[in-house]
Amino acid sequence: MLEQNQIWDQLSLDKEEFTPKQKKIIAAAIEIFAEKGYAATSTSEIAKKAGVAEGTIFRHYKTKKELLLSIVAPMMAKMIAPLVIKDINRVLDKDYDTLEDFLRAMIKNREAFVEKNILLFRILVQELPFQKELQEQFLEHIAAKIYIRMEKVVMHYQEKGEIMVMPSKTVIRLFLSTIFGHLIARFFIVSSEEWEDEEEMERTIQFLVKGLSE
Amino acid sequence: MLEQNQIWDQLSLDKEEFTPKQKKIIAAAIEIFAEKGYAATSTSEIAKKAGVAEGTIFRHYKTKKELLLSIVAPMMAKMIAPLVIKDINRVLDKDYDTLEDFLRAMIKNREAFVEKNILLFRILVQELPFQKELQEQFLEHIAAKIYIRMEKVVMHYQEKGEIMVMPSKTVIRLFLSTIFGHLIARFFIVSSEEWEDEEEMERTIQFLVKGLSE
Amino acid sequence: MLEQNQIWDQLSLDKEEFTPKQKKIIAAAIEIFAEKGYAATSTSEIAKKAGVAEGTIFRHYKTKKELLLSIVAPMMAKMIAPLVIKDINRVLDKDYDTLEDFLRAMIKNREAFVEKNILLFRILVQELPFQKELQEQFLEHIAAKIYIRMEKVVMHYQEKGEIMVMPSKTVIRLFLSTIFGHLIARFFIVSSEEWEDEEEMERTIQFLVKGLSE
Amino acid sequence: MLEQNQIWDQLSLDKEEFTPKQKKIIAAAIEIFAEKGYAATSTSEIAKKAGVAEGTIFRHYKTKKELLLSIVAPMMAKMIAPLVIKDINRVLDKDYDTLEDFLRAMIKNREAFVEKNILLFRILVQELPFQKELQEQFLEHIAAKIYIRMEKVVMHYQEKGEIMVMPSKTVIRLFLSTIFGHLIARFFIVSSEEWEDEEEMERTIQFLVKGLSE
DNA sequence: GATGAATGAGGTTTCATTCAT
DNA sequence: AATGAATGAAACCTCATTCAT
Repeated sequence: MLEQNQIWDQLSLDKEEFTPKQKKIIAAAIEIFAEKGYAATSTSEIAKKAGVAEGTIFRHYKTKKELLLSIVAPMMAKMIAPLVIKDINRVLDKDYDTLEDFLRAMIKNREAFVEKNILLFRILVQELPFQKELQEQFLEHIAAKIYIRMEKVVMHYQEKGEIMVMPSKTVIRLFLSTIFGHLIARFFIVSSEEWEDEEEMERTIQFLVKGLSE
Repeated sequence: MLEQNQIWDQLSLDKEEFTPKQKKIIAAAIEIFAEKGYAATSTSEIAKKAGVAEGTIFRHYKTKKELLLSIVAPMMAKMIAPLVIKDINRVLDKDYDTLEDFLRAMIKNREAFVEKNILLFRILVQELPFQKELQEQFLEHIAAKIYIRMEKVVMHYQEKGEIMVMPSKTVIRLFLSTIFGHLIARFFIVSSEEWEDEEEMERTIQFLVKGLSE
Repeated sequence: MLEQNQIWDQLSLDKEEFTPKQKKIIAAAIEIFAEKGYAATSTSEIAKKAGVAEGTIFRHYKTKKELLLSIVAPMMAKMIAPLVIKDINRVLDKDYDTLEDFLRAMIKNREAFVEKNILLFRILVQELPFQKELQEQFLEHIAAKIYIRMEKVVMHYQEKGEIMVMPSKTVIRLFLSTIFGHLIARFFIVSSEEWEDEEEMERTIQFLVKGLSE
Repeated sequence: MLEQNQIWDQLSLDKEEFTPKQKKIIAAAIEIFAEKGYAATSTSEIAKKAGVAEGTIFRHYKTKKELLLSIVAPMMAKMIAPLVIKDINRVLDKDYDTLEDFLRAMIKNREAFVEKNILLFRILVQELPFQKELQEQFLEHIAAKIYIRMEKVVMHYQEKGEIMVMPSKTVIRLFLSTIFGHLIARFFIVSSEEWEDEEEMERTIQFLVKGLSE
């Protein structure tokens, strides 16, 4: 079973809002959804794992889908947290002299986040293609915001001459697919014993810095 | 409905082996699996779309899962086709002078392949996390073979000084995630009107070449 | 929502006996039972409409059926009120010279009663076929009493030569179905704008008087 | 269990259209719906009584409500059969000299019909207040047609001086409530041993003839 | 090879009722 | 008196699969 404290802290949900049984339901649902996928998970299975009557699930969530969304939606909000810095320009000027420094901070931070939320991350990635509600939320609230913020960052480093002249859309795509590839290899493919974390991260950063340079 | 000829050609299945009803079943299954996912698709839905009685599906496939596998498995084989060249060394020596040429040929080829098989590609990517049988097949027959072949390629260009010294695993990871990111952006995210194919491909190639160079 | 005073007055229930929440429960139950029928009404729906917790209903009524009976039973008692006159013979001699006068008074009185209790009347009529308890109550306490009283009335007017010689059972049946038909047309079928109350009532009375006359 | 032949004949349904199991389902549903009401009847109960798996019901009817409607709707059509005579005027001229003859024929015919379909009649009467679909069908296809035909009949006998001058709506209402009252007393209230059929019918006819006369 | 009726296990959801607070 | 979380039985319905034709 999940160490539950983690979930509530990460999703910054007010722990008090949930009854103990509800917390068990959420924890159980996360584990099974991640393992089998939403459609292949039965509510009776969740109830059993949570040690709860099946009816109890439906006291708290009108439908099975509502349970899924209540779990995944807050996760999406948290994903863009590091980009919701109020004045990202100032941060860029002061905190990160070079693109390399910025990338290193970014990757470390997101890697830590995903590490603490692997299961939620899995569910999000796996269900995004099927759940219209998630897609809408993702496009409206997440993708748009990420894009606006990253465009600023890209232009900032293009002005400084660290990123070659190229449409920022393309830069963002190349950047995101490299990061995603890194995270997916790290958490879903390569077994953790084989993975040399520091070295791989440095190589990924070097690859990005060189690939994007003029 | 799919233009069906395509499927049989691409999967190099002997068209004669299938009854007309069976072909309709396969075509229908591909479309619905891709749209809703395997677990959320019912056999009755497939039967209806195929214009076939429910029982007919089970004449040809013992179970629903067998139907899925019979669709996805040949797809996996085809995916590695360009790497199953008998003597890849010779090809490298003669055909592609530079890494850039090799990458260009490779990406164009795979892009064409995925374009003709988007639906099958979707199903593969979406079901891989859930279907043990697919994972096994993928690891044993696909991933391993790809890895062996690509390692040769990587070492070949490392010797030529076009790729920096780095574990080939890492090179392959960086390479694949860039290509995958390219394909996913191309086929699943960016609307086809907005996508400037030639330019994006060139930028992706430049990014790879520079990122991997010494 | 019902104007609640009406209910308590009509049913001559001691208003003081009920807590405010209980009154809301009764009012809500009447409305929903009348609209959807007892079996298709859920206690949670009643609770929501009453603005009360689900448990509260079961503080006051052991079961859902007890709630129904507590609502409909007093209604039945009230229905026969005008016939529970202690010495109906005296009344007949003095108050109503002719059958016509008697019928007119009777119909006006019952029409007014039903008008003030349409919802309760609906529930009674709709549930009578299904609730054994109601049927028993109805047969023992209502039907029997009505019959005994009406038999006296019928014989009274037969002696006066205003009703033809015929078994009183048949007279009562013809009389009741005419009245019921009148009430049902008035309250359930014909829209109130189209209904010419005075005229229809007179025609119904004429029909009865003539139909029953020698 | 119902004698099944009756149902199919009465509803003039093509017996061949139904599988044996489906016929059992319909017969079982009719009995239980009539006894307990639609809402209080469970599909599992119907399945058990029909000797059929529960799933079988839903192969033939998408929902429980569809089962209900498929049973009651044809019944409504049959109810107005005797009025759907192509040229009702001719029939009136030739066949029935007096109102009394007409009424006698009519009542006997409908009594026979209801007798053969008591259960269906019960279901119809009991569910009409709750099922919007039934109400719509009833108003559009039944009530309107009945009204049009009966108006002709009423005017016919008014011209012959056998019915007093009065809005035909009112005549029809008085007529229908008397007939309904007769049928309900006959089939739902008075036990069959006590009911003197011929006599009661004659009295009802006399009552109507006199009540409606000038 | 093809059908489609039939199945029964299991799916999601509803519901009357209980009980600790 | 009132709450509302919790229950578990049962509701309606879906589904993969079987089988006689």
